[in-house]
Order: sequence, then structure tokens, then C-alpha cells
Amino acid sequence: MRNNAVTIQDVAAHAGVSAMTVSRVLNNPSQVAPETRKRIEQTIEELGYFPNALARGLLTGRTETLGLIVGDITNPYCTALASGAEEVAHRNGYSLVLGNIGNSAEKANRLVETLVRNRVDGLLINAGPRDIFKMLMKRKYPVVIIGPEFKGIQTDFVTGDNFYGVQVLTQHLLNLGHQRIALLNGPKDDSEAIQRERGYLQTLAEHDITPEPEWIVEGTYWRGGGDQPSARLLGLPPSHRPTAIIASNNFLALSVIEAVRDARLRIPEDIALVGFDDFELASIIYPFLTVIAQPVRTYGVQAAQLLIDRLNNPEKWQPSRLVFTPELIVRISCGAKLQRTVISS
Amino acid sequence: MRNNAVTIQDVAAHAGVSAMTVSRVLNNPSQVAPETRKRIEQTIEELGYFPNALARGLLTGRTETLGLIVGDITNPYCTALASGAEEVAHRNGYSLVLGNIGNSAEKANRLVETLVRNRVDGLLINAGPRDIFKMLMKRKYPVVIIGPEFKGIQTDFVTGDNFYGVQVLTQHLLNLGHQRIALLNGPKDDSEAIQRERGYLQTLAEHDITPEPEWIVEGTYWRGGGDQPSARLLGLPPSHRPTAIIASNNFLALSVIEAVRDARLRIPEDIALVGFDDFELASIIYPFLTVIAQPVRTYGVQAAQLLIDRLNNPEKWQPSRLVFTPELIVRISCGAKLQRTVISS
DNA sequence: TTGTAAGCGTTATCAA
DNA sequence: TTGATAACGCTTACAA
Repeated sequence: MRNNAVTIQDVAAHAGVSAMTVSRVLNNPSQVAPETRKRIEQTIEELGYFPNALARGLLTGRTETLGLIVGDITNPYCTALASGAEEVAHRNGYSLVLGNIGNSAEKANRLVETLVRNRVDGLLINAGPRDIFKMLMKRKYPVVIIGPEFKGIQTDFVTGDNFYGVQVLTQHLLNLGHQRIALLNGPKDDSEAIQRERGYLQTLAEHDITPEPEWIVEGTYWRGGGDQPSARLLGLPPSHRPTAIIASNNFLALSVIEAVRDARLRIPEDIALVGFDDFELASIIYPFLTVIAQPVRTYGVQAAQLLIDRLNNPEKWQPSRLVFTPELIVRISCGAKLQRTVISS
Repeated sequence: MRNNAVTIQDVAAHAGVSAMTVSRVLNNPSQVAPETRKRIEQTIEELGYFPNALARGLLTGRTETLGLIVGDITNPYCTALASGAEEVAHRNGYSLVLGNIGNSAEKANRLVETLVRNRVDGLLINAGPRDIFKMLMKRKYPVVIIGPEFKGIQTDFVTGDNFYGVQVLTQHLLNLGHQRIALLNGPKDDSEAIQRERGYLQTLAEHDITPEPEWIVEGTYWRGGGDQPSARLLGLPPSHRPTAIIASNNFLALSVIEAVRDARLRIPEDIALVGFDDFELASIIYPFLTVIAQPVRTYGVQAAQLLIDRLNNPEKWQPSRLVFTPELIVRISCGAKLQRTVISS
């Protein structure tokens, strides 16, 4: 033992009672005589006793802990999620363990395994390879999936309406007169990316537009994950170059901004840019990016609530699916304001 | 038991060995005959056995888990810290549990208590009331404090040179010709805020400037925590109003930006603004804020390393103190570029 | 109102 | 190379 911490036995001995009575003070105080209770409470204070949650969890089978797995903790999307989930967890007496996948699937596996080994009561998952979910489902592990959607996985989902979102974005660009619209999307196997590509293609099709194949490029949702595809997009000969780009997440939009700068072009004058997921803080400094903003904090809140409800009433639980509608925030980068100015002058 | 998970006994029975042999496969594979090992490994896979970390931790007294406590997870400062710490923890086989205090001291106490109850092997703490540290020291809990400094607390510290930082900021404003410089500081009892006020006063004193008392105002480090003091600063009659403001953290700078906007003034033309802690992502969109940037990710990396070294060699451990020098990044909000333009024209 | 005994799932220790 | 036994710190079930 590295920690030779005070145990319930120590407290019991000091207070002249049995361990059981101390345990009662901790869990069912009303069952203990007031004087005994006082004495024990004092001893606990005096000795600085902190119950060992491992021992308790081993016995009860519950750890009062939830796990949240996100793709990249430095992404404001993920912190908003975490902040919402944490609030609900905390309010319900749960701790929230935050796991960060970073950019590796192997890490995702290790992370989930660690959380399962530590017997967290349930899992909120925002990112991870499909296999993980299958494994967790086989175990009937309580899981809420936030963001992506998987067919055939019986569990709770909290998602945004990606099809609608990209539709709004595309339509917005069309309204501004753009015809050559590119999509800088997430990974091909990501269910959200798939939805977004569908919405993009359909909206264009409704306007009888067929985008060039080079206009649909694939990046990752991590910082810098859109650098190369952005450069490729901007490197197209001016006759083929898109006049507008839809970025599939906030970090991808950042890549576009940097690439446009490197190409010595300007947003929105030369290239219009719109994207998914807001940078709230950045927009206070300078409200620049036109985005479809998702109520991400709400995702966290609702997902945690769903999970806790399930834990409280396992027999009543039924898999549910919460879909939220994202909201268009028009700022500078799409060129709308610019155009209005041009028109009015 | 809520989780009727597979146990080591189940694996042992299926493989026709004792639990002890399974345990050996898990922890000292070399001590087990290759064929037995193969068979057991297969059974583990087949049954989907995940060792119970609670049982193991109870026995070994180690959880292979570190706790990181931050003030506000939505602050990029904190995520940078977490990202650095997590990397090191992970690389050394530790999990990192992220705790978020939010804006309540009571929550900080509960959080630390939860982590101690769960017997995390050590704690990285970026924010919290002083009492907590005293309690942890009494327990000889391995703790690294990141950011604030406390006298008389025997533990590891990782900090930035706040005195130097504010000195650079103040000097920079003086060089730009400002004489009426305000300090929007953190809470009075925060050790970093104290250092910053000292550096500010001394630098001004060296230039024979005594700031008006109304120019030193107190906010909090949370989002919106500088709204009212900023408004107060800007509400001063123009003759008394500062021409430059130093914000003691990034969220305080945000408050200033909003207050200046509300007052229908401009940064930097009417009010110059500089601050502590960068918004890296925001600066890609628009490099606006002039700041003293701290190598925060490095704080996380170094702090985690310090903690893990201590855990690995408890007897060799000596409290150490790592101080990093922050770096001035000149952008728009201080007016330097503006001035240069004015001069050259 | 309080206490005793057993056991949660592991691993340390000693024995075979 | 493998196994039996005890113990980690706590709570459930039962008894006093």
C-alpha cells in the first residue's frame, strides 16, 4: 500500500464502535443514535477519514462515475460538451471522467478499456471507431452516443440535424450567388460527414448543379486536419477553383482561413467560407465566421441526463434518439454583409 | 452488483486453471508456461474479460490514475494544460481524470474529496482555495500546483513569471506613450493576481507614475467575470479614464472588449488593451489581442512529469519549483501597429 | 441501536 | 510452473 490512509476500522476503534456503525453514519445516519453519531462524525473529522471509493465500488458495483470520451479536448466543441455533461453529472452526484482520444484510434480503444476496467457506471461518447460501440453493446454497457449515428446499435443518441445544417449552409451560399461551392468534409467513414455530403449534393442537385469531383475533399476534425485539402482546393486553376467553401467543422474552417491567407487571397472577397460549429469566444473578439452552430452544451446536458435516467431506471429504459436543429449565424466570412454593402451603394 | 461482469474466476474456470495463473498472465506473463498462457489469453478474449481496476487498486494501493483540477474547462488555458498533462500521463500508463471547478469553492472541495476517495495516485491542481492544499499536505498527498504559489506548502510548483510578465506588458504600454494604465486584475487573494499588481505598480513607480486607485479593479478569471469592473473603468469621466488596460487573463480581456464595444469606443484607437494568456485559435481567425503568452501546454507536460517522477521515486523526491518566462506577442489591440503607421505617415 | 460474519475481485505470500 | 489462502476496505444480511 502506497497510501496508508485512515480506514473505517481506524475510525471505529478511535470512536469505540464497530466499523458497521461508522458505515451507517456515512450512509444511513438516521439509523445511528445522535450521540454516537456526533462522536463518530467528530472522529472522522479529526482523523481526516475519507472513505475508500474503490472498496465501496467493489462491493456495490457502482462507482458513481461517468465517462465522457471526446475527440479533441482543445476543440471548443468538446469543452462545451464536457461542460454541459459535467454540470448534470455533478448535480446528480456523479463524477465525470474526461477522456481525450486525440488523433489515434488505438488511444480510443485503450481509453474505453480503462474506463470499463474502472467500472464507470456509464459512458458518453462523442468519437471513436465503430468496433468500440459493438463491444460495449455486447456488454450492455450504458452508453449515450453524441454526434455520430450508427445503424443497428441499440443505445441512446444525441445528434444534430446534419442534413438540414448543410442544406442551410449550401442554400445560403447559393442565395449569395455562388455556383462553385466546395465541401471540405470530415473522414469518409464518419456518419456525420456522410450526412453532410448528402445534404450538400442534394441541395445542389435541386438547383441543377453538379459539383466538380475535386470540390469534395476529405480532412480530419483535428487541428490542422484540413491544411492539405484546403491547399489543394485553392491550388486549382482559377477557372476551376470554387468561389465558396463549406467546412465540416471548426478546425477545418481554420485550415481554410490559413490556406487562403497563404494563397494571398481574401475571405470573403475572393473565397466565401462557411462552416459547422462555432468559435464562440473568438466571435467576441471578431465576429467573422458564418456558421451553422449546434447547441453543443445542450448535447452534453441532455446526453448526461439520458444516461443518468437509464442508470436510475434500468428496467424502464428504452433507446431514444434526440435530434437538435442547428442554427445559422451569418457573419462576415460568407460575404453576405459585403454583398449587401455592394448592393446598397 | 449492477455489472455482472466476467471475473478472473470465470476466466480461470473456463481455462481450467486457478485465478492466480490468470492474474500472472495479466501481470507477469513470463512466469506462465507458454501453452497455458496462450489458452488463458484466448479465454480472456473469448469471454471479453476486463480486469476490475477497483479490486486491483484496493489491493495494490495504486490506481494508476492522476487527477487534474482546473478552474474552467471552457478556458483555452485549461484545455492546453489538460492536453499537455494528458499526453504525459498516458505515455506513462496513467489515466488522467479531469475535474472542473467552475465558479464555486464548494465545488472545488467536493471535487478534491471525490478524487481522494477514489485514491488517485496524485493530483495536479491549477485552481482552488488554500485550505485544500493544507489538507492535502497534511495527508502527504502527491500534489503539483500549477499557476498559483503558496508559501509554506511543501510541494512541487510549476508557474510562470507573473512579475516579469506584467512588467513587460506595462513597459510596452509606457513605450507606446500611455500614462494612464489600468489593471483589470483577478481576485485579491489570488497569488498570481498579487504578483501582477506588484509588477504593475513597480514598473509604473520606476517611471514616477502613481496610478489612480480606480484604475486597479478586481474581477474573476471566469467568463464574464470582468464585465462589471470593465464597465466601471470605462464609465469614468474622460478626464480620469485610463487610455490603456491590462487584463489579468484572457476572459478578463474578453470582458474589456465587450465593454468597450458597449461604450461605443474602439480598441486600440480609444483604449489600448493588453492581457495575460493567449487565445491561440482566435488569433488564427484574426490576430488581434496583444498578450503575454504563457507556455501553458508545457506547464501541463512538466507538472505531470514532476508528479510521475515523484510517484516512481517517492524516497528521492524533493519539492521543486519550475518557473517559466512568458512571451510578449504584439498584435493589434495595444495600438503598436497603429502608432507605427501614424509615425511613418 | 449496534455488532458479527461474509464476500466483492483482485494480488502477495507461501507452499507444492 | 502452478495453486491455496489471506487480505485490501467496505457494505449487505442477519443477529443481538
